Amino acid sequence: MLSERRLEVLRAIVHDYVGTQEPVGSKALTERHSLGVSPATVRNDMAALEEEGFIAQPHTSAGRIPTDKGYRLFVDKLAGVKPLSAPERRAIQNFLDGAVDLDDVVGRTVRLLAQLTRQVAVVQYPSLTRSTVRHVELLSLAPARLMLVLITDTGRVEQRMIDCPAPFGETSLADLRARLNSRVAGRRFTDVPQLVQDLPESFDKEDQATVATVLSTLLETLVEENEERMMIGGTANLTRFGHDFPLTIRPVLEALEEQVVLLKLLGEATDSGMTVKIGHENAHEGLSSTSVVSVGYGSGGEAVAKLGVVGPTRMDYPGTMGAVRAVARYVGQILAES
Amino acid sequence: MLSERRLEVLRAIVHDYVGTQEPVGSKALTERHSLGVSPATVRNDMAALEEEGFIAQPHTSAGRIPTDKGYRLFVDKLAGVKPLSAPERRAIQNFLDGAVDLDDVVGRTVRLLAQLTRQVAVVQYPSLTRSTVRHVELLSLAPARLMLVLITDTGRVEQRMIDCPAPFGETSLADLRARLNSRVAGRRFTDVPQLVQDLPESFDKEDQATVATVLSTLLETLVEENEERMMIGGTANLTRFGHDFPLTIRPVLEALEEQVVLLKLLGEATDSGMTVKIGHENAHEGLSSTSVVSVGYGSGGEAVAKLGVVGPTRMDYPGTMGAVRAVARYVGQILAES
DNA sequence: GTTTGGCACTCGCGTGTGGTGAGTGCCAGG
DNA sequence: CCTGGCACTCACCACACGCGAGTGCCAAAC
Repeated sequence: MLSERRLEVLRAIVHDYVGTQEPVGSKALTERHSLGVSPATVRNDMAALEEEGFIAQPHTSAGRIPTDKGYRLFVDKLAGVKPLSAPERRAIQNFLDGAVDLDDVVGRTVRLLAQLTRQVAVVQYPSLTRSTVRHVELLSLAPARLMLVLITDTGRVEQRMIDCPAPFGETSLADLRARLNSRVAGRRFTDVPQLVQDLPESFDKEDQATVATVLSTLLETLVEENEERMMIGGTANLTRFGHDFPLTIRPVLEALEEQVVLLKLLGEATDSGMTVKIGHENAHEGLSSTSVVSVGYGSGGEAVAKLGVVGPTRMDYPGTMGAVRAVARYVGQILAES
Repeated sequence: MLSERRLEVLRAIVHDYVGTQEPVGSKALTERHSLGVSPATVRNDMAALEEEGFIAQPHTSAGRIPTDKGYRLFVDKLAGVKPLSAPERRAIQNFLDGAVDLDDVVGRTVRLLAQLTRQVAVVQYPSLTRSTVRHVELLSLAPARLMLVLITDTGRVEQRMIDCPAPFGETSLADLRARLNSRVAGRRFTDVPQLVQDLPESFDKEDQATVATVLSTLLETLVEENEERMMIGGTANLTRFGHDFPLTIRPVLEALEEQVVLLKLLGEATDSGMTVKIGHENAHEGLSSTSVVSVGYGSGGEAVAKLGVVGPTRMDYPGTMGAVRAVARYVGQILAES
């Protein structure tokens, strides 16, 4: 197995490489870190680490850089989560407190994360599937045209147009609106289908078709793909990836624009706790030289969506993880308050 | 003044440079274009064009490239707007027809523009200021907590929470809702303030404070800054800017993330007709090596928002202008239908 | 007066060459 | 098992050199 000192050497290599972006050699290591051993010893350790696949050399007779596997060991065993400083925490709170609506919360969060980590930030809108219905509103726009407005406890509002199969009176509308709300208000989305199942039966025969249409639109909205909207920011930070980045930046930008990819990326994160995907661990190959740090956040104790950052594998993991975790917590608080 | 042939030389230079991204010399010009004169003559013309500031040489003894002033002359006098091919037009229509709601329309538009022009696309959401109120809805969420929902004729929905100074009964609520709608439904936003001015007076004294609160929230919503939301896409195309782009891409990405900058950018465009801002004509200095082609679009004959693309000054102006104009038209149609 | 061919000159770019130094692997001794 | 010594390996840098596309200018031709 790997001795204590070898792990320490790996930690030092990761630390220095993240800082300088240059392969780190045995001599430089002993100078910058007080390991208490000579360069020659470190060389032996490095050879062992390389043997096991934790580090590699870009070309013969150059320093070593960590491999994906090396980073993995680093975040799993060697690195903690670096808590933010008090001023940073205060800044987060102040900045997020200024938000006026959900769009604003998400927008501010994404900018905040990007600035804090100096990487690309991704924030998923609070998902509908986990949340509850606050209110359903039905408006008559024309005799045979309705608008359905769905308001969730996370502050999100979805609207849909409905073309009725038959004209629908104001009294029927008020009736439907009232019954609908009494049944579904405060309930979870997943429960809604059973709750409204028998609703059409209690209406006049001529209205049943319309009621059914309304209900099916409502159910559609609940599972609609655009429940998975998201916002990204800080793409300018991609330019810090490295000198060779023209080659790497393009597929990354492309991947970032494909929301589907990003959703899958975040989706893979386990519901609670932080997930770190390093390099090739990401399914999408455009992101094979990036790492993704993500975590769930939510208004209650429960996670309703995810947020995270995308950066080079050569990133400051403890700092990034600290920032991501802190932001997720504060966003959760903000959502709970509103 | 510039002779006909000299303009032709400028046109040829722009054409070749846009195609090859390399400085173009006199010999190459005469070979690729049938100008009917010798390289030496072209050299004289080039000297004249350079004298007037339309072209420049990156370094002594290299070919010429157009200056911002040269591009300006090119788009003003020499270039038409290249119409799209029939298949392209069909593709646009098919793609946009699939949209289900406003977010989707804007999202599809931005992707379409980015793909068509292979540049960065920017689409402003239909602005509230020009549009009319379709419906205002008031919902009671708690005894002293209301939700205001504003629906516009462009399909946009805005919602705001309102904390009432005093409890507000259901009957008063229904009353306010009805009166509000009868006054403002179908009216332009700019007209709303006068239309509701005297509304509080007609209510019971105890409700007047609440009514006033509701109205002020409504008016706020009408002028709210987030009426200026926008969406951008195709940032991956920035990598095509050139080999030297690490230097230029960063400020561009930064500028693109600052929505304020973009809004100003598009805002400068005249309401009708297409606007082309070339290089330093753009106020923001991060965009001094880019051009912006923008045009207004709208559901009726009237423009309610703008869309456009941002690309290198060295872009295919006729083609880009054609694509931008075509997309704007089809989006207008889609909005008019819904 | 405009156009043309000729000619000397400029200078960016790609290639090649040699020196430098950080880093390595191995080995023998502590 | 750690250490110091030593020969070896390359990536990188700087410099020099030749090539060639392109220019400006001028005198002759149209």
